[in-house]
Amino acid sequence: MLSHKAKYALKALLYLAEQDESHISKTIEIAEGANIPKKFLEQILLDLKRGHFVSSKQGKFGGYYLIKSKNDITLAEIHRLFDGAIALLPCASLNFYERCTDCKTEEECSLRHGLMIIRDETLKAMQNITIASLIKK
Amino acid sequence: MLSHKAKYALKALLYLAEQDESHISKTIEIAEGANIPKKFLEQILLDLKRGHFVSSKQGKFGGYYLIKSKNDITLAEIHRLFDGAIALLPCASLNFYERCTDCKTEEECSLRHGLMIIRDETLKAMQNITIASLIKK
DNA sequence: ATAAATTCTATAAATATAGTAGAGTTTTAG
DNA sequence: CTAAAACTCTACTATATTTATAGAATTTAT
Repeated sequence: MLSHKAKYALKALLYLAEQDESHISKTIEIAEGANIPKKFLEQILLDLKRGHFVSSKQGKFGGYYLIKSKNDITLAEIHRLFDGAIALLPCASLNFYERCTDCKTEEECSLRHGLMIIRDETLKAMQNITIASLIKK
Repeated sequence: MLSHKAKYALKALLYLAEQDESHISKTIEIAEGANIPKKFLEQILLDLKRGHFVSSKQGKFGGYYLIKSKNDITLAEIHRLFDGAIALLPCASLNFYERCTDCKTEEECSLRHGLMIIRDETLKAMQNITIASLIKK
């Protein structure tokens, strides 16, 4: 499941992607437009900034804007940024790998292989869902 | 991600599937064989029993045994039993559907459609991973 | 009757999630 | 230079969930 953070992040990105290219959106504007608690959204936007999806302009008339094409922002990236691994266990993860503590050896881990198959399928599907693809015509 | 419960459940089922048909496994035997905390495993086995994956014999010489073919127990079922929805949000779920509270209308939910695509792909993949398929030769 | 096992309920401890509060910094405009 | 308006940062709180553990009750075989 997606955390609220990840869901809100997607909605915020969707909101930004729907604005004019040059438009800078204030947090309060995004919060109201996408129905997200404003203070919570502040944190999320900072995370998105640190992840190089958006950038910001400070001070009066400041706000947020996309710096990555809506065609290039995928569900996989946002999920990873806010929720971590896409794989079902850390031992099957590409980006958040951790050895399983309750298996004698990695080879003996009975679940790893199957979960890597799931990970590959899920990742492929998630990389096909972009912000652009979510925008309804 | 899978919860520990789901992971332990899979390992326990794998353990049972590897025993002789007629063999009844005690909890302590499964716990030691699959490296699962015994008291925690008790709860998990009861859940698996309620889910009609295993059955049990009480009293002395009692224990647990599979009542569903290892070819018919899928990762999807176990994940759902212990962790709930496979979909990334409740509004995109088949078995754990809930209306999104922060969308004005269901139609307007910008994420739902994309997440249903992911759900279908993930579900299909998870239904292909069975206990039998996880057993190494 | 006793031993060995499952079953059930309650509880504890640790962690993660969701959200809030408030002070600090930056920028613009007058 | 000052005030307003915005982002930035750190800390905190409240709640829920997860991961167990404890112990009594029940069932069954001998």
